[in-house]
Amino acid sequence: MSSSEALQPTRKKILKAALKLFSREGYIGATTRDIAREAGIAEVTLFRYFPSKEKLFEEVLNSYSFLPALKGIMPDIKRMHYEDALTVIAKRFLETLTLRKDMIRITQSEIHRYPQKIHKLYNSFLSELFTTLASYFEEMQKQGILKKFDTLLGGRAFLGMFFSYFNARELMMLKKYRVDDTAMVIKEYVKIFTAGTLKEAKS
Amino acid sequence: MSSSEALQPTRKKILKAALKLFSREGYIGATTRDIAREAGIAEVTLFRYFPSKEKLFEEVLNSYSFLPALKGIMPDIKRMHYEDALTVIAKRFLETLTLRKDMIRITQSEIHRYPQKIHKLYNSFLSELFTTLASYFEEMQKQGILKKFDTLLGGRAFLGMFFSYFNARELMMLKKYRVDDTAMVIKEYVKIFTAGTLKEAKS
DNA sequence: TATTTTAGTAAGTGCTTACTAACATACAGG
DNA sequence: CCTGTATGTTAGTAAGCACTTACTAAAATA
Repeated sequence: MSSSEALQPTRKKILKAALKLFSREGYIGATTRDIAREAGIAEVTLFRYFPSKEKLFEEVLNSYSFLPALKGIMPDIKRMHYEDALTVIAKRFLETLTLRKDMIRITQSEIHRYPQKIHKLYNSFLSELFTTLASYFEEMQKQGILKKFDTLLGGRAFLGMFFSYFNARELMMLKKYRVDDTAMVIKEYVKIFTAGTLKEAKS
Repeated sequence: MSSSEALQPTRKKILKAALKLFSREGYIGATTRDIAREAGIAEVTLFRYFPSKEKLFEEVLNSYSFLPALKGIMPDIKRMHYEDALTVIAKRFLETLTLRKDMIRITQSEIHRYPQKIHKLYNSFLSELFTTLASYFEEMQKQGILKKFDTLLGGRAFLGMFFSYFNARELMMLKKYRVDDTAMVIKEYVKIFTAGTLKEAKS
């Protein structure tokens, strides 16, 4: 168990509640009273831990930034077949997005409030993804498995398809998308992208 | 010139200013004072036209719903080569998104305020796109030009790539994306998708 | 046992907000 | 010149907001 959780349970509770309410109501819409109630503490206690609502918001951004999403699984992936590798990457990508759903909602709706800070978070998350994926594509190109294409844009196209799906499913809450659909979407999207980038046509 | 603009210039001014500020500041963040100032009228005049801020917001949603995006150009497209057709579709799609940028921002950040209303807007826009595109794919499949794939998911994958690009460029305001990049992104994405769905491999 | 830490309760401050009321002005048509 | 209509100006109200102060209770710690 992490030290911060063990040593500062109240602080953790406040941050968690703040993340939830900021993502649902926006910065202005989430009141300190509501955050305190959600955290199960008194409002004044919130101000003992965070000098202002503004600072609390900043700390939420800092505490819940993104995890490294793909780097960990890249070694395994290089030994897999291309289509399987893409499937694993897509799955992992969607899992990460779902985990950080609240955080992503904040970056989308509060972008005007803290542009620099949010850009930093967003960029550090995305650029790691894109470059990791691009270098994988490059290696596959060198091995003659993939055709020539702009690997960075290829990565963006691939992840973009899935981000839009995630956006529709989780952020816009379109109920059309059921849990079971995800597997089919991944399969279909990966199939198209595989055929679009593999050197030898599959069918 | 439309009758509503000629007959009710003040009302129009208020709606336009409200759209701008709601999209930039969110529903709570946009104050009636600011909206009035942006419209160049007195705050009290706003309440003469709209009984409450809530009603004004509803009318903004109703007034600025989406345009038909693709249907008009489908006849022309059917006579074009596949890759060129996709290019035109992508361009038109991005143009429409850009035109309705403010409205899309509202649907993304205020979705929890009017879930049903916003879903309706979103769905009426997207479902027309998806079905139109899917029926185009189906016809191309019947002609033996495209390979077999789920045409609805194919359309979602295709437009999803470009929505994510739009999202990064316009909504997240990533400055990396310059105006000139758009043409290249379209070209590269279309190339991948074309190769992924055409029956005969291109390279 | 004495002290410190961590939390709560209650009350209130000063500011901003959506919204209203009363009156003034400008202007068009008869 | 009179009158109706659309707007502006000014001054408000009631509520909600972030945040503070003062005091208390209990538990941990020394």
